[in-house]
Amino acid sequence: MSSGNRPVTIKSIAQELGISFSTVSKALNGNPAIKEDTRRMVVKKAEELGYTPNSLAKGLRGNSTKTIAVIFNDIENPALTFIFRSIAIDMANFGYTTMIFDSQFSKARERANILTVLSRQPDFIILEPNNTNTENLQLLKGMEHKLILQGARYESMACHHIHVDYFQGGYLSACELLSKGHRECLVFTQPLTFPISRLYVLGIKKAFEDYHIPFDDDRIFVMPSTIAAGFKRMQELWDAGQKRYRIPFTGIMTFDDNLAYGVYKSAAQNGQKIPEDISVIGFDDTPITEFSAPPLTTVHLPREKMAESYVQILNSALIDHQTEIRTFTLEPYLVSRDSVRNLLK
Amino acid sequence: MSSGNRPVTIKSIAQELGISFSTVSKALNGNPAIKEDTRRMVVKKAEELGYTPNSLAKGLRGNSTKTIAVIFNDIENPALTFIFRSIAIDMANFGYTTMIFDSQFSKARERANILTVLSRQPDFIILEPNNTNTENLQLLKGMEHKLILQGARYESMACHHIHVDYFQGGYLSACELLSKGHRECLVFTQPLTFPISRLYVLGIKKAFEDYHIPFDDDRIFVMPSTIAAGFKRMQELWDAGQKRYRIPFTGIMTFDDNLAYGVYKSAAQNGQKIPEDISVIGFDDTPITEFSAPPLTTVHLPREKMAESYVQILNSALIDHQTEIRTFTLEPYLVSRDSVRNLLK
DNA sequence: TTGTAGGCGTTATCAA
DNA sequence: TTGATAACGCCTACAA
Repeated sequence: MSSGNRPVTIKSIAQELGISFSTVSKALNGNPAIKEDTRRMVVKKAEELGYTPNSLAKGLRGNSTKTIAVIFNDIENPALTFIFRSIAIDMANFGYTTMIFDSQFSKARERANILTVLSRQPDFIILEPNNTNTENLQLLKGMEHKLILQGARYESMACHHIHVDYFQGGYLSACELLSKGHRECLVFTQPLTFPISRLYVLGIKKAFEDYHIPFDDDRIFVMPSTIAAGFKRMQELWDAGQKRYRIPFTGIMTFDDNLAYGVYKSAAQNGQKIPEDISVIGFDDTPITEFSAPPLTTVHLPREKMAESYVQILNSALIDHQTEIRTFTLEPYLVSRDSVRNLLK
Repeated sequence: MSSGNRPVTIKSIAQELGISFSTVSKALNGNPAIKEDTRRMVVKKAEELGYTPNSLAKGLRGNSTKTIAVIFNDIENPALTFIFRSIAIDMANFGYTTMIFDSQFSKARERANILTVLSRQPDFIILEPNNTNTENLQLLKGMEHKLILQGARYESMACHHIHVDYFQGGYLSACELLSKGHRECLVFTQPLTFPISRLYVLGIKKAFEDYHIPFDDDRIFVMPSTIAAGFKRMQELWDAGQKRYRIPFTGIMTFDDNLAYGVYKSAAQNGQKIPEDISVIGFDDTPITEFSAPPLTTVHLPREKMAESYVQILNSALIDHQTEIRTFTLEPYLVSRDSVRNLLK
């Protein structure tokens, strides 16, 4: 036990044992130059004293801090939590500690996070950039071999990429509505400066183009990805006096399941039925999504594959010391449940 | 930019400038002894070179690593994610980095996590113990002033506590069923070695006692808190030939909303209706819970208050340097929705 | 106002 | 087989 006040170090162990601290260090690290008796004695004493090696000193001395830093925009997003957890649990098996940072979709906070991360000398950095502007990425120049970028592709960065085809996600969302006869559609999404939102919307526009249906930018509503935000926006759209929406529409695509539930909530409050009056498509496919009333049609974000890809990159780089730079492109797919009405029937 | 290969340190800045590195250090830290001109020159050069201070060295030297370590059992649990995020975001404002560890309800992994945490010399440790056995807690003896224990109370540890009254949570769950005429009830929970599960079950038993209804331990089913686990258990209970459950019951209490949805899923598969055939009460009150079909009756875990309590303790200790040891006791409450049938009507 | 020296806990190198 | 020493990057007395 660290009974006393002073922390137990190899020096204090050495002192107690009347030997040099470099011997203690070697003994503790299983250096074969140390006599077995000595090693046992040192290990015993270390346990007795409750010795814990100081990672800071180790990191300062050596070339590895056994640390992985993850910078996401919203760690409350269940998909991201899942991915983070997978990484953390897997890498913990190899003695790595995973630190997580939340940029909250703010460029300034992203910058601050990158600087903090840099100061902690991690062995690997995972970043979900929150802006199409790549200014913050410049801070990471020169460490591409230990950097994974998530979301969009950044051609300017020769680093690892875990790229989800959000364009395709948007395209699938829109096609689901268009193919069922919807023409007037709304989009609820995060600001388009957020690279993946941009791709999502681009995919939606492409679908409308393919269907030769006009799509106007004023149909895009930008907001944080929370139930509350989706709810609020819908309420603002609702004209309580006229008992109808200020803009005519039949379907809504949301770049997040939470936003979809905001729509659910508002619809319920205004006596609008889903999917009879309003069709909704979410994004992410949060596990509980299938239990909602009605079960939500949504785009499945391949979280398992994303997590696997991370683990693969991390393992091959950190454990197997491979130097290859890799890109994984993952495809989302539509999960058709009951929140979209077929207007053609 | 860290353009070159060698990392930029105060030494390299000093060298470039032809001054001593201690002057650089002082300049960068705003030491008033340094001439304004020098300071500006140093800061400029530091920016130019893309200098990032090395936290490891700082931590090794000083007495603070500006680090908070959190050890939870399942960071995918939305309530815990919420709490963690609140802590991380708040403390980031003061330059603190928050590390999170997942013990997965395993005593061995908890031990490993504590040791890792210790080696990283954090300024504060937050732990949700996963075993009534307090062996692992011994590792944290002597650092009670920088330790917050979450969940049950540990009388043996004179540290900060964020205590949720899970006993009351269990009691409320059971009363909801009992007051509506349910007599035969099942409990789905994590192993009772997990302190808060134990309290939860104790609360349930107390309610049955108060109602003078017998409650047998074989009604308690122990499992991980996932949708899949709840589903599996329910399926095992279902006798497909007889089209009924092997044990008669009308209500189920689950120590987690996920388990409740496992029950939903299985019920749907076997043609059982909620709440007509089976009544269900969850735990946590995950935000989307109100949108499920039927909306889930559940026990609200006061996540906001928990987060606030953490932030209060952390702020007063780390920022205001207060030494007082505090305990917050928070009360869960029942949120009555539509998953429990009133048998008395 | 600036520079020098020592030390935080480790590991690695070299000498004994 | 063990011990002394230097170095990792930083901060802080203390000296100049």
